[in-house]
Amino acid sequence: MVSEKVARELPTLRQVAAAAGVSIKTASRALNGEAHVAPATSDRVKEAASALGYRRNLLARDLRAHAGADVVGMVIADAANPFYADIALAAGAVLGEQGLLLFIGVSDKDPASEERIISGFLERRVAGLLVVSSREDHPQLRSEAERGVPTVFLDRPARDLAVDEVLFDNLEGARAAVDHLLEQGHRRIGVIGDLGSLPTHHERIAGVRRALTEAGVPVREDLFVTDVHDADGAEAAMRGLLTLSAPPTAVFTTNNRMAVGALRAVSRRDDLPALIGFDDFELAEVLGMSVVSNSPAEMGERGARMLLERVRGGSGPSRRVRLATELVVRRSTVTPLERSGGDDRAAVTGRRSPDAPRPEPPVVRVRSGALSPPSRRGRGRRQP
Amino acid sequence: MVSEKVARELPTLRQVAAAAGVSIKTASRALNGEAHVAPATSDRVKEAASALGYRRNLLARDLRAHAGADVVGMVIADAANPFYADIALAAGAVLGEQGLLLFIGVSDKDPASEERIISGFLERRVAGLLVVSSREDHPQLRSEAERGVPTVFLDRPARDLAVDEVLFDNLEGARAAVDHLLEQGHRRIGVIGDLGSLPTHHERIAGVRRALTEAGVPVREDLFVTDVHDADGAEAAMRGLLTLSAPPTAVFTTNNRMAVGALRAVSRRDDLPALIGFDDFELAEVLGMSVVSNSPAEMGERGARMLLERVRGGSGPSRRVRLATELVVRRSTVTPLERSGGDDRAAVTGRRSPDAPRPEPPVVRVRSGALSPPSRRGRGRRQP
DNA sequence: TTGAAAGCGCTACCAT
DNA sequence: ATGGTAGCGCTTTCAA
Repeated sequence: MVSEKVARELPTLRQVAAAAGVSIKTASRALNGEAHVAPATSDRVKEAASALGYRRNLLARDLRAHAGADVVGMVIADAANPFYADIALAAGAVLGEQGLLLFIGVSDKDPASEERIISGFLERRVAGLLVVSSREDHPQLRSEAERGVPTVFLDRPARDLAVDEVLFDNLEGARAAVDHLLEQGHRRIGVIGDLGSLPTHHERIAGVRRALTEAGVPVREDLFVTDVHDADGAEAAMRGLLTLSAPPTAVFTTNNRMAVGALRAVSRRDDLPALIGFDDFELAEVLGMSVVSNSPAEMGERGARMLLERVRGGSGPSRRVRLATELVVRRSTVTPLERSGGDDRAAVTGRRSPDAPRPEPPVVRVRSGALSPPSRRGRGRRQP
Repeated sequence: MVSEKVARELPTLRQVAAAAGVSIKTASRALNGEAHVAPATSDRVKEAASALGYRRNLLARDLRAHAGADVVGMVIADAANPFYADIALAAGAVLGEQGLLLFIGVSDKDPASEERIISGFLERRVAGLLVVSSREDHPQLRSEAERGVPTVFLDRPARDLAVDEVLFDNLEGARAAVDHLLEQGHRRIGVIGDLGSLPTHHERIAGVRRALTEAGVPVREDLFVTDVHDADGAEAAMRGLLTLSAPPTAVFTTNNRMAVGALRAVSRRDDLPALIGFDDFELAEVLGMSVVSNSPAEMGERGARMLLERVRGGSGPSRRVRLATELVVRRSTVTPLERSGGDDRAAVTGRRSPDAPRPEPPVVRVRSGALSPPSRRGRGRRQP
């Protein structure tokens, strides 16, 4: 009948000290492996601690030890997108090596949620922040960032903040994709893009425009569908494009969500336009989809390293890193012109009677900004 | 030349109070929206706070307010697997509605890392724990769980802990998959499975065995490849199976990682075995892959709700929930017998000249454990 | 090698 | 409606 809450109280250092018959300070020293403690005493304290089920209270420690916090907080927009998950994984690995813990909050693209998460981190005095922002402005971060809470923005720049950033070379990447389509002879090129408010989107669209303009090909705005929110929206957008009287002969999708939607729309159809996307994804190779490949793992790693420098006290002006992208050509953008006749449909899980396998290695070219070693290509999955 | 660290100190409540010309306690009340504060006073305090860039210190608050913590910690094994990401997203949504924040730590399948993350949460006195464990035992959690830190295990049971659990009906799901293969006339059925130490794996393999045994079909252990770690391993395993003198006519992959690997191995080959996997995945429909579908979103949601009850003080014995799975039949398991001739290869991104589209709606049957409403089917993506 | 006391920033309790 | 004081669990002086 005694409240079950009682059992929920964890023992304190004081209780451990009492049980071991030493002062609280000695217990503290023993448990933290500090010097100047007799081995026998230390053992006694440790035994008492584990007997009582002691677990140090980092709230108290960090409060007292000021700053402290061996935690880095990260906000990502969409956990179900492996792209962000890979960034987080790589960042966590780097941070973990340095003894820091990475805690991730998922905003699900909701600006209000992002703000709550960041506040939660800040109010708990994390050592630093890694953010993939879904917001256009960051008023709450202004004073913090200026005050010096180390912060690194990933994938999407913070227009209103002077913080370190790691971005992809979106413009060059998109331009490379469209250049490739142009080389294949396409002139009616469509685009399926996500929220127009995203800087990444802007840059990619700018790349498309530049490629077309420089090639002297008219920019067919009527074939650009933007402000698409997710894969479902992209699927609808693609269907829409296909019903036009003069549908595009090639479509560029601005990220992996858009690509998935577009793929769904063309699944099991035969009047396919050529397809190329920004962001490599796990099954792109299986599906034979050409992409502008980038390395989320590299982004996470670089971001974490930059953050570490700041956490360690590094100062100096904010930096912006642009990571190179790479064009990976697969079957989806091989035009009839280049094909030597015959059947080169993607046969994946559809079963059929025996037939000869068909080689056709992907063509790969490196493009865009420098600053990074020639990243991995092809399969497009992290390989640590 | 003054240390830049100085600027990093945030103002305290005391400073805000001083600036507003009130006592520290009044400032506290005003900032927390408590009663008994004159509106004018309250405004003055709030102004002072924002002018100084005040941000409350939750370390201090939670330390004092005891327990407290409006944070739930979650550990997942693999962020890049959308399956876990979906669980986390759904759990975060439920928790967020209730005013709790979800912080996620990624263990990357490393037991030591999992332990560090859980310790990190516990030492910061989180309100509860959601864990997808990569460990076989959980000594560090024994005393905590018994002491009453609310904990819910997801997807994988905690053999050594009496905690709430939300699991899939793995055995029935796997059995349904193999029953389906058997109905299609297959007798040489192979399996590609992940780490044998995982309870999920055991249960799924048990389901395979039961289906075969009940059908009086010999269990071909030589066609079972297990302890595969990732998609790359699965790819190799699949290649291995295909080079056998008498390769399996059908292969069951025990999770989405294994499925991806298997798909890579059979990509662009024509001598494909039938393929069915456990876990639906985003592009399964596009690829025409049959699967035993489950709902990670439902798992996350149920888990979060169970945790909430405990956090709110709910007691009682630990509960185990089994979520139903569903068989989704697509092209990859349609045998020649059933096909009405003609070409039904999966044409996805391979381009070719016009031809008639081919319908072929997925056949769907519900199977296995109850407890959940007939979940979504087909596309297999969350739709909140 | 060990201990006593002060205090981190906040809230709870009791005054006024 | 407002303020003082004690104290959360720990670490940091400074002594012993």
